[in-house]
Amino acid sequence: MVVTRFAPSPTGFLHIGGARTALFNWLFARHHQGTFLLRIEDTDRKRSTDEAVDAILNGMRWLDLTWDGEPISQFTRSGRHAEIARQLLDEGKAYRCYCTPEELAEMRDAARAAGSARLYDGRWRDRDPKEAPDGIDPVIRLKVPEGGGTVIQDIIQGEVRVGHDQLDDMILLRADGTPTYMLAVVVDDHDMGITHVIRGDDHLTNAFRQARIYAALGWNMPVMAHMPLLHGSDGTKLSKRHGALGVEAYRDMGFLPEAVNNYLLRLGWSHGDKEIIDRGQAIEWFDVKDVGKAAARFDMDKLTSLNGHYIREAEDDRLVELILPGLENELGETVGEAARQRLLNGMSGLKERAKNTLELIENSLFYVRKRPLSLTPKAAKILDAEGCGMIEHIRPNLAQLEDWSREGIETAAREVAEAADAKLGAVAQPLRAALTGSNVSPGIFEVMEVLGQDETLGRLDDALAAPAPPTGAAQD
RNA sequence: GUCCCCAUCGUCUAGCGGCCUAGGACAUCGGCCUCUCACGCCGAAAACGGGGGUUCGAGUCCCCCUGGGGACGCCA
Repeated sequence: MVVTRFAPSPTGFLHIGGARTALFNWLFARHHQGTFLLRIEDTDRKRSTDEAVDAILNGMRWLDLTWDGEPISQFTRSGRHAEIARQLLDEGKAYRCYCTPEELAEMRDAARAAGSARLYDGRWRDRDPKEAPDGIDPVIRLKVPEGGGTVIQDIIQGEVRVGHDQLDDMILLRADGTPTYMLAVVVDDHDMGITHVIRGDDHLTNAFRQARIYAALGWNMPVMAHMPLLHGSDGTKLSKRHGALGVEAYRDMGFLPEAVNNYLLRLGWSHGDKEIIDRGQAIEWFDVKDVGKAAARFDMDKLTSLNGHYIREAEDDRLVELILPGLENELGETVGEAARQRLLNGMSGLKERAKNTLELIENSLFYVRKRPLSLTPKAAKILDAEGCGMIEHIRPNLAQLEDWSREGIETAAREVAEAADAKLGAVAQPLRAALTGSNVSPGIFEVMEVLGQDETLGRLDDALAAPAPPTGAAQD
């Protein structure tokens, strides 16, 4: 039985790196038909907020990373943590330390100057508690063995070892009686039955410290898997500048959750030459041991490309629902039933041209805008005397057209072009300008089919009624 | 500073001693398709950081250097 967990601290949104950690834990659990738990590491009361908890939960819901059971608040378990600390104290595996913050700072400076990794010198380790000064609340520290070292068998990092001279007697329980992260993680992972800890490799050195706590408690340590961190496009630590945004920011930028998941999965993990990997395949193929050891850089272009793919694959009605709020916001009014139907009918041509839903909204607007349309400068230029002449030419044919299908319309357009000894584009572009207000759109005969005969003729009349600029006059 | 980790095209990666004249994807640049823009298709350019070993043979194993990254809190 596999039990994994994602354990974010609620001090902000679910950033993209955290999302990847969550995804890997989720995939690993699902692959093994195991359990994926969520634990909120909210022991730092000063920095934890309910808003952050909501943001993280919503981010995971958006990515469809469903957790099993209720999220566990670490803070609510502090009694249990303290109990374990006292147990260690009673067993002589931990001790009280009465150092003041100032003393600690001095020690730290001295250790740094001496090039030592051991920041605390263990001065209260074997000191008689009777010497305890008055008025100072002690912390509880773990006794880390003097000699030897600790070895971690990490399924990603391999065998990693560190000497005990690198570890100092870490604090388990703070002076105010609250547990430190180091203690809380170990106790919670144990109590929750976590079998595999999959997290960022910024925790690798913590694993050694935690190993000492497991050893002192006589507990089995879960299997460790420390995955490389995500880097920014410039190779430095991921910052807001290059993508360390909350996942909701990606949603707002028009990304689809399946694209984000697919992209995140391929960062540091691969399955041969596969690039497009759906949920089912991901679950089937994923294994933490295949995660690479090198840090990966975040690349917005590749995410965008993947997003374009998933938009093209998405169901039309889903996309309509997705962009409706944005469209109405842009329009300043609700989209009526007829317009909505137009969107649905035009979606297949629309979605092929968008790499995010923001673009999709932008490109869909002409379908739902009310007459008369305003023209972009380029569209206005196309509708010069010559362009309008072409529209005047074709309008009667369209008005009489009985087969109002894209094929029927195209045939009519070709006939007009041929009669005028012009290329099809000479007809199509003015139509496009008049019907969409732009020089770029889906295939214009498809657009006309979707718009319907009445709307099409109406929009053409609007264009003819507007004062046409002299040929070649308008600039873009 | 100390400890740990990493190192293939610009980026994500395949490669697990001979299948590598190093493959795929994104981005870039050509071309085709074409009513515009996309999509799609075809093609080009583009990498094993350096130096030593081991071996008949090294991108693949070992060492050193260099270059990145991470950790060193009564934060998590």
